[in-house]
Amino acid sequence: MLTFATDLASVEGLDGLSIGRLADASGHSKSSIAGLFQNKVGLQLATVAAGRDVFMRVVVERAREQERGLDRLVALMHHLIEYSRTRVFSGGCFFAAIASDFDSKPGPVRDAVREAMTLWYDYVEMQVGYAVDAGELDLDASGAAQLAFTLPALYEQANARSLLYSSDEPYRLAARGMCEALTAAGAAPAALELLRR
Amino acid sequence: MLTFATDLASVEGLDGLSIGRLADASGHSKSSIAGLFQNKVGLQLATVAAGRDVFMRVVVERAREQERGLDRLVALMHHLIEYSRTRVFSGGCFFAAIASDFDSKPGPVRDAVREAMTLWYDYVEMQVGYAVDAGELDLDASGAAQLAFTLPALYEQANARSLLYSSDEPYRLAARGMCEALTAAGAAPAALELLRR
DNA sequence: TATCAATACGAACGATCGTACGTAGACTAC
DNA sequence: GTAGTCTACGTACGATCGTTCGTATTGATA
Repeated sequence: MLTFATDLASVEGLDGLSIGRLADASGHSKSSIAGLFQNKVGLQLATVAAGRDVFMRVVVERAREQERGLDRLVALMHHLIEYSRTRVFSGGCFFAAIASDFDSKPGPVRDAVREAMTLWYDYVEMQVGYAVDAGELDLDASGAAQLAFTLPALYEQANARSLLYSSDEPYRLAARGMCEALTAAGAAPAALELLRR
Repeated sequence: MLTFATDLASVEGLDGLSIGRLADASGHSKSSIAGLFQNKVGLQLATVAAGRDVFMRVVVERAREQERGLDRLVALMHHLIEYSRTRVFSGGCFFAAIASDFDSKPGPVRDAVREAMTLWYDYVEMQVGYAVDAGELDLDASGAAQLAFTLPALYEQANARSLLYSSDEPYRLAARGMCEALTAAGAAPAALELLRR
């Protein structure tokens, strides 16, 4: 059920996700869905949580198979790109689709989106920090924050351009940009193998 | 009239922009607006064109006051950031708001959005090329394309995070990231003054 | 077995959506 | 002066929106 919701939301946005359309897509009745989630906001919140779970499973947990530090950071970026490129959600990156939808509209849904994004951004920053602590990246605190800003920026740009142009090329540009940023931060070239193609 | 439309679209998205709401916001009647633009698609197309005009005036034309080359490229990025930071549209960057709205929905509106985005991305790439031709950046063709990908990536990430967190900090991160990318491409530090703060 | 909570359903509500019509006024062209 | 074009308006239509009822079915608990 929530699988349909997250997939629909990735295309239509979080408030383009209507109960009626979700009913048609999932084969259930409208009132059934409305009752299950209480109201539309409830559905939106559940959808955000479900999307976050998928993201965690497909991106974060897979990266955790690598050791903390540069290896995990690189794996994280690799799985991140693959998650968008393979269209785990048919509208591309789930969070890119819903963040731009609610970033200007205060309320509980925006709060949930913000919380999920914060969790993700903080996680990236933490992984950068681990790589710095392990001596695999040569950055001060400010430089680490900068890298933790740049990497998702490259990814989200790739996601956006790929959707707009139905092309894989942006992902290659993002991966190469990530390699450059990591190399500039002192990463060993051998550690970046997953991002080369 | 179209001022209301672009501003509304920057917040609600391009299909969250309803004729009824636009009627209320602009003080005109619903049927008046529907007649003027023929139908909703016409309104959306006109809104895209109007948003593009504002963007051209506020960002591109101001950067054209600088000489072709690195100076203009830096000015372009500076005015780009200022355009988002000062909320020329109350929903932040107009194109960021509408691109994520239609990137998965084929049709004339998507085509118009894509055309506008292509125009913009090509323009950035051209300015990078001018700076390379002038010997102010040391890049091959592939490196130039890479830089033309990275600069808007940093900008759009700043726009998104600023909207989500109501903070100016992301713009500083983007500006610094731009400086680093330009410096890595061989830009003279003195030319980046506009991007330092 | 009887009870209770949860789930799914059809039906209907007020509101808003996009659209289509007819009309009234303003302006230009002849 | 008259005809024609354009803009703005009110009204109404069918469709869809989110939401709320009452009800039937299910499954676990007492």
